[in-house]
Amino acid sequence: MTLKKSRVKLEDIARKLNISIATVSRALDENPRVKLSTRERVLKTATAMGYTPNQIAKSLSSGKTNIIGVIIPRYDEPFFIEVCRGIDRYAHKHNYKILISSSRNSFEFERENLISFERGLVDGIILSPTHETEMFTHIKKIVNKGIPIVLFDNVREEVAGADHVMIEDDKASFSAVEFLINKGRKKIAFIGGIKEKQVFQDRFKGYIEAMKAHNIPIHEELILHCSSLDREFEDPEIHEFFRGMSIQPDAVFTCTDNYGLLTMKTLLKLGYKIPEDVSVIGFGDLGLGDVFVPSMTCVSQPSFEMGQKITELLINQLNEPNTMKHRKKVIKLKTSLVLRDST
Amino acid sequence: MTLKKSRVKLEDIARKLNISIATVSRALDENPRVKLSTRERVLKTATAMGYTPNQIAKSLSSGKTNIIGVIIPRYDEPFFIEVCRGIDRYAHKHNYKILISSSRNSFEFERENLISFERGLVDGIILSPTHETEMFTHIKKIVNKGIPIVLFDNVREEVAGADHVMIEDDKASFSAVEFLINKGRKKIAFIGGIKEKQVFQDRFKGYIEAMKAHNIPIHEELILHCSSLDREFEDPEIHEFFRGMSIQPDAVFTCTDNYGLLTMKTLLKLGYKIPEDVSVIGFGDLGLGDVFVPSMTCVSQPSFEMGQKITELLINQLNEPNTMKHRKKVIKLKTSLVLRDST
DNA sequence: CTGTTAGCGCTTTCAA
DNA sequence: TTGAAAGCGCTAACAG
Repeated sequence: MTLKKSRVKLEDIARKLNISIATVSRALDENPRVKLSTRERVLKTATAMGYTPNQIAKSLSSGKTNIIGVIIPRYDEPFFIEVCRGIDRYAHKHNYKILISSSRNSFEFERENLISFERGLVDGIILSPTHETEMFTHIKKIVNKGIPIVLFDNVREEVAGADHVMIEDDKASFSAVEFLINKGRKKIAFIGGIKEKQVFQDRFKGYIEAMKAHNIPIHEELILHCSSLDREFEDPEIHEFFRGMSIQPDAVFTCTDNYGLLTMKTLLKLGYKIPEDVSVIGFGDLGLGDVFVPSMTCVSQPSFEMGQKITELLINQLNEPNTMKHRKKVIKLKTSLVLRDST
Repeated sequence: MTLKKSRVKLEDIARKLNISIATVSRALDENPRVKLSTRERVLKTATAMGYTPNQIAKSLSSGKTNIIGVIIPRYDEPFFIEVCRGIDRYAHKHNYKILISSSRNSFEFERENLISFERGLVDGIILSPTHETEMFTHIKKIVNKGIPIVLFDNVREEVAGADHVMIEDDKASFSAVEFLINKGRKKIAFIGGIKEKQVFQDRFKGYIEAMKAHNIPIHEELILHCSSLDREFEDPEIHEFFRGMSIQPDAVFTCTDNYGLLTMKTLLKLGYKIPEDVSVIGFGDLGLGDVFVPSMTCVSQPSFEMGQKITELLINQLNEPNTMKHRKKVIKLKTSLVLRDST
């Protein structure tokens, strides 16, 4: 029995050609310091023998793996998928592969993943912290070790030395709410997510500020911070919220596409007409805007572009002549409002 | 300036403790052959010195990376995401990480990815071929090299030595159509995807067989094979299909959730009542069933479980005492029909 | 129980 | 333009 597959390696080529391993290595590398004729002989022989370079050996020797580690809170959220697509696209162009891990919304998994990425498998790390993440020591440790890292989305604390990319959440919701106000709406409800997430806090802030800026009274009764993380398509919380309301809202600003959709379903069920009686705005614009009838106006975030930007920053760090005193960059991406039938 | 970070390695610990590298290695491995007191000293020192094992060196030396490479046609299809979640869950339990690449529905990218996975970075491969994939030589090459691989979903040709996992597409659509027939529907339309995809062919086959089995006449006019791959939320093809129809269908069996949704939107727009005038069934049940009003009856495929099963097979291959004459396993998973308001 | 040593396959000085 | 040789950090066989 043959021991596994004994792959052909540089040595085999070298021996067959009666030259040194070093020369073969150089030839395969298109190194100009090797005679053209030699290079050609090597290339031909390598192909003929079915040579495949060993990535691991290369990495050990060169100190580079060309892999970027990505940690996201979950796989099945359209936002993260879009960001990952953007990351992958940019990374691929620059000859990096990506290794995605989910922290499953758990701080412990996040830490575990980070530790595993510290083991030299990846050249750099992209991380979107979970809502549970309150301590940033695990991240700082990475930074201190000099491992390039870029954070995105839900970043609560600024970590010195770590770039981070986010969207202008507060401005986005400010504009969206202002848009409703300018349409003459006054009893504007707010539906956000768990308060632990910085993004929801920021979106809430934008809502409040817009209302205040236009002197619209704020009713506690019209504000809901959903506690569910999961993107369910039935949410009793939202249903209860509207059913038990003594004020009739004439608009609802929601903090995710899904909340927007659930809101529309609930309101229709309660007899409201959209957009005649009430306008609804979603947040994200990740494909759900056109599913429903009426179609839903959404704050659109540039998720794919975000992924690309993140990766650009990371690759910059990777190429940087190890300036340990790397100045942290915080990038905020702009959003836009995509108008549809729900407003 | 310090040259990058000089990570502490086994040698450093060994020197500090005046013992050999091998002992340190064993101690860290919890190898019982090392004295307890030594092990403890090593562990303590390792922690104190901030030792982190080098995964790459480990892999080169051991010949294992504990990484599974996954190639899917695209990132942003709920089906693939669910499968990947299943893969990840199972892999994680068995101490493997997964490296996902998208072939972007292109045969060339698929090949490129496969070649890159041949370079020893991954211990095994999971692949869902694109619709463009007609030649399987690139896959056979992997098999011949003895690299463990499992195929899933869109497999047209049986590759000797490669397990593959799929769902019972034909049976699934047979049952779904039969369900409609038993409800008294007779003018049952079919909406499928591009014919290049084996899954769509199989689903079509099930439709035809069910109709024949019940002696229902088949009208060419009621059959559409969509040419769009993309999951758009407006599809002129489907709209045209129903608008130009001379027969009024009383049911529509569609081959994806999205086609189902588009069908419902179109039919409602054309004045049909669902389910009174016409029943609609989607395929996949990947979260869209409950979005719309009315909710959509769907064929439900066990995507997450599929991912787990796939990985189970792969890990079996990985652990197998290199039986080159590995008998190919073809696993077909059962589906079910989830009844909702559209039927 | 511990140490010595020979790799794993490739890159990269330094010499020739 | 090419070769010899020293690693990269770890594992594992063998010896003691």
